[in-house]
Amino acid sequence: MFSIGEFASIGRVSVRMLRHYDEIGLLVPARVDPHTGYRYYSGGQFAVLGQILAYKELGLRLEEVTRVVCGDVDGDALHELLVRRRAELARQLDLDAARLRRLEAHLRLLRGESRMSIITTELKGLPSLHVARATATAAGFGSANISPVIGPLFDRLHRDLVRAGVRPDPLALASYEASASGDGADVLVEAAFPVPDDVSDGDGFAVVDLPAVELAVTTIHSGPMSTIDDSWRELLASIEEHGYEPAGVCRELYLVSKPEPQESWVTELQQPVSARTR
Amino acid sequence: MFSIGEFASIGRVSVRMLRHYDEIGLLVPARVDPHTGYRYYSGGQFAVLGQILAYKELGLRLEEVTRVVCGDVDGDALHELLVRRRAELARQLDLDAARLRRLEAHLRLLRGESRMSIITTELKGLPSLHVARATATAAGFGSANISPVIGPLFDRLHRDLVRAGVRPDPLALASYEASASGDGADVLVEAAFPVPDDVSDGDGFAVVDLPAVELAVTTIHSGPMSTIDDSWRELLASIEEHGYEPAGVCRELYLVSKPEPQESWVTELQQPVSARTR
DNA sequence: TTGCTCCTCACGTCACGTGAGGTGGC
DNA sequence: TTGCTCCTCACGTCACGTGAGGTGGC
Repeated sequence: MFSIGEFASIGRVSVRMLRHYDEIGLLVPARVDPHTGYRYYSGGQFAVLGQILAYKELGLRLEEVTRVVCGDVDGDALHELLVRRRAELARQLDLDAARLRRLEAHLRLLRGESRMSIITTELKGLPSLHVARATATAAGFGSANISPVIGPLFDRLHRDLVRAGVRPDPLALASYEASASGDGADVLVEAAFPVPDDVSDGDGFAVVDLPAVELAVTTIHSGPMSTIDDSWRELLASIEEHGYEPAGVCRELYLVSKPEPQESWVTELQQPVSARTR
Repeated sequence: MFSIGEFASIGRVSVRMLRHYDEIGLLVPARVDPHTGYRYYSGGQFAVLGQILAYKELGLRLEEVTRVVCGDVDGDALHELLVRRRAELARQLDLDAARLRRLEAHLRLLRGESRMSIITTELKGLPSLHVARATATAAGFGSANISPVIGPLFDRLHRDLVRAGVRPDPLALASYEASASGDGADVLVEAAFPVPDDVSDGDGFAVVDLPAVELAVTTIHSGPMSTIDDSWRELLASIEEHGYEPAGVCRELYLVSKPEPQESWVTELQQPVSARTR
């Protein structure tokens, strides 16, 4: 028989741990003095402690360890438990490896130039959206080409929606894509407003579901459209630096826009990406 | 101005998160209605939210994120924070990779034969010990060779200690090493008892500090010495299977022994190891 | 009598999720 | 009046660490 202090020191665990394991029924002392409440452990319990620590080290939760050690799971169930844990661990490893790569990319950027804005880039999924959409064509990328097209396009779309009795969302969405049809430089411009589910095509607009995007790099641009090209350039540089590549049509989500002056506009730039395969 | 619900849904976070961030001073709403307590966020706060999520994703704690986002840390301090975080992450990755390897080795063993005892093997460090020691030589490894030597050796050592006025620990330690001097098969056998720090060499024993071991694989053997060879074989197989190799003298720590009958003895087998370099 | 070991609460950790119970504007 | 959104507590999570305050045997 070992007192809790002896058992803990030989077993290289803390006394508190043993008390905790007693409390949750994972490792109950072989004998508890009914008068003093002192816990006494048998030599054979070192083997049980060893099992517990081994399973715990593999990352099982104590409740799972309890079931395994008490023999409540047979070989197959144990196998399944460990296979599940392996999958979890593998996923965790992948995520952490990606995190580490991003962290290192970030440190490289910190040591280099533009230190402030780049940090705000984020990696996330984008939900699908039910929108009313209108399209036009611009002569190229860049706000100089886009602005004269997208502004009137939004105004017209908004007017058409109101005329059709639709109350559009205050959010607005624009997307840009190199045109496949026209000559090389043309850009297909789309303006869209999220609308309720029951709205369908109308005069001057089509209603579509924009599909969700699994992975996109995004950043927030605060201020007028005249400086948004800089934000786009930073976003694309960040994508490059972090080991991704653009995979889909880029979008601008206007979080704060029309009634306000352009100085207080807030826009989220969204670029779908995939991991770079090289 | 955005209500908390709008801000949460556009920012793709939960309302509860925003309330929490308000509570800890990480992201305080631009305006709080003094009458209703309603929180309102400005468009500009999307950029702050983006920063927060980006740093959080790298694994910083919210308290650290708060300091960074509030501008309480300059570029150098931020750099240091991220470097520290990188070290943590790298360590975590190493540990998890090792865990995954052990998990897979364990699954291989589960699919194979001996399923029960092998699981109890554990990887841990061993502390240094202050012991009184006596030595002898056996004709080879295996309990058939060792038992006739180690038994009397312990008895004699115990007697010599008592005679010298030392009250030895109930624990006993044995170690075995192929002898460098005699002919090839000889084994150097050491018996030792932990003793108080102030004890020094005496008649029939030497007092030494056994050094700590950084990494060892251990297992618990319950029962008589006649079956301990099986446990050693399993332990060595497990070492092999898990990608380690023996690196040092193996030891047996007798947790329960002498006054009891051998059937209830409990022994920890300890084999120092290092990662296999192949 | 002084240490030593043991005991039982009970709070704190970290970043929220999840009700419970209630209120104000359309 | 019925929904809807918002509010403020407050408990639960996971595996213990860390006191606080007290007791029994050498």
